[in-house]
Amino acid sequence: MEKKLTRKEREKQRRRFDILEAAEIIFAEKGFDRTTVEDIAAHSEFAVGTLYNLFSGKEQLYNSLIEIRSKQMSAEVNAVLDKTKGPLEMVRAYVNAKIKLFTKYQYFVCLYSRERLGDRFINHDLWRETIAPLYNGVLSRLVDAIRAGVSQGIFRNDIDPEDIVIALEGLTDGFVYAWLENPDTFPFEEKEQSMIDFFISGALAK
Amino acid sequence: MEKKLTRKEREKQRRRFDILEAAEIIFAEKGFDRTTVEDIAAHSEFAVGTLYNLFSGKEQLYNSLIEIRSKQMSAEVNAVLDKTKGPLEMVRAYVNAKIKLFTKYQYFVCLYSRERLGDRFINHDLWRETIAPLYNGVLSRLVDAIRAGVSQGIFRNDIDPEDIVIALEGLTDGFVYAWLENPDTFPFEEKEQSMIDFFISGALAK
DNA sequence: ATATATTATGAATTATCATTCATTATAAGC
DNA sequence: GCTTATAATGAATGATAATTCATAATATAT
Repeated sequence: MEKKLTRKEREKQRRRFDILEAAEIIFAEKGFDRTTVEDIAAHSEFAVGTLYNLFSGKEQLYNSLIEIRSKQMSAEVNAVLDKTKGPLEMVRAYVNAKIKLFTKYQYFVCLYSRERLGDRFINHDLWRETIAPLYNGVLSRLVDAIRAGVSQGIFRNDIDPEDIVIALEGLTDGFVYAWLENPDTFPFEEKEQSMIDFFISGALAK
Repeated sequence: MEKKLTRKEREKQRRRFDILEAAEIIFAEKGFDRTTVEDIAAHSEFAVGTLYNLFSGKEQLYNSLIEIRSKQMSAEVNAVLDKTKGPLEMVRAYVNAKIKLFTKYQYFVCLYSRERLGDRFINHDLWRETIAPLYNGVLSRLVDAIRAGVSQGIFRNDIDPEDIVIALEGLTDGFVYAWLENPDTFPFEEKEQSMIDFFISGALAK
């Protein structure tokens, strides 16, 4: 029950989408507050007024973007996780997918990382009701996997599985930040092995 | 050659400092752009005009704050690292100090984390010339320690020491983020052991 | 081809703030 | 206490940027 759109409607969606893509790049570069609607208009090659025909305002435009991308990314991660069999394999697949998806959605990752602590995220309905559940959904699959791995004797049992996931997420984000601060020179894609090795057995020599 | 200030000068410094402390809380809460000068004035119990007698503008006020706090924090971390003897001890001390200092300077940590990817940081002289060197100074002490540890056979030699430091920094920041997103309920101070255990030997069971 | 409906446009309007500065209050010197 | 210097004040100014809307352009229907 999706395809019930007229051609007009589809064209409208396409225009919307084009604007969101242009906006994404500017938001990633300058953040929400320093991005002007005129900026977005110029880059999407529409007039300001046209943006207001297609979105009810700057904030709503931004929210649409966040919502679409969050859904895309979480769907793609979940699809990857679905295919894994054991806990350790899931972690490996997660790290691999994170690198691939973050590279694919670089602009969104950048704007998200920039604003995740801001009140546009933390205090917003969209965040609480839509984005956070998606994100937590992924995280709790990881927690479950770690927990299962603990039962099976794969993962250590002296650290809370939730903490292990925080560590995994933080550790990988460390590389993400290093990359975002230096997108052109930091070889993010090559760090998969370092991340997994470190996750598996830490820093100490054997 | 410091104490050459008249009482007037000292009082001026004190007023400046009080304003910076009020500003810090608001900047941490709302970020630079959504913080108004009137906000800062109201919270510091001065009039707007008075802020402009003491600082040349909003940006300069913000920069003073960043500079002061960065110097304080890096001085305190360095003092801790100075006292350590072996590489592993340095890592332990670093994690411990990070928890203590981040708790002590919570507001600053919050505003810094919020804006570290913004262009106010990345493209600014203050950042490039003052803050980044301080931060990199600490990080390179850690890299040196890891490198020494590798020679001594303490740390593994199959991950680049720089990557190990990125992992350490990311891993600990993971807990910082979890805490900043939920300052009242996440028991950040209790996570020292998890962080260190994970750093030392990763997630796998022995 | 003409009339009608839909969509795009950007100049004008409005709102929000940073900054200034003429005025008032406070402190210092005599 | 009176005069002068120093500091504080907040209403007025100016700049920037979100939003609106009357008009122009384009598409659709007849």
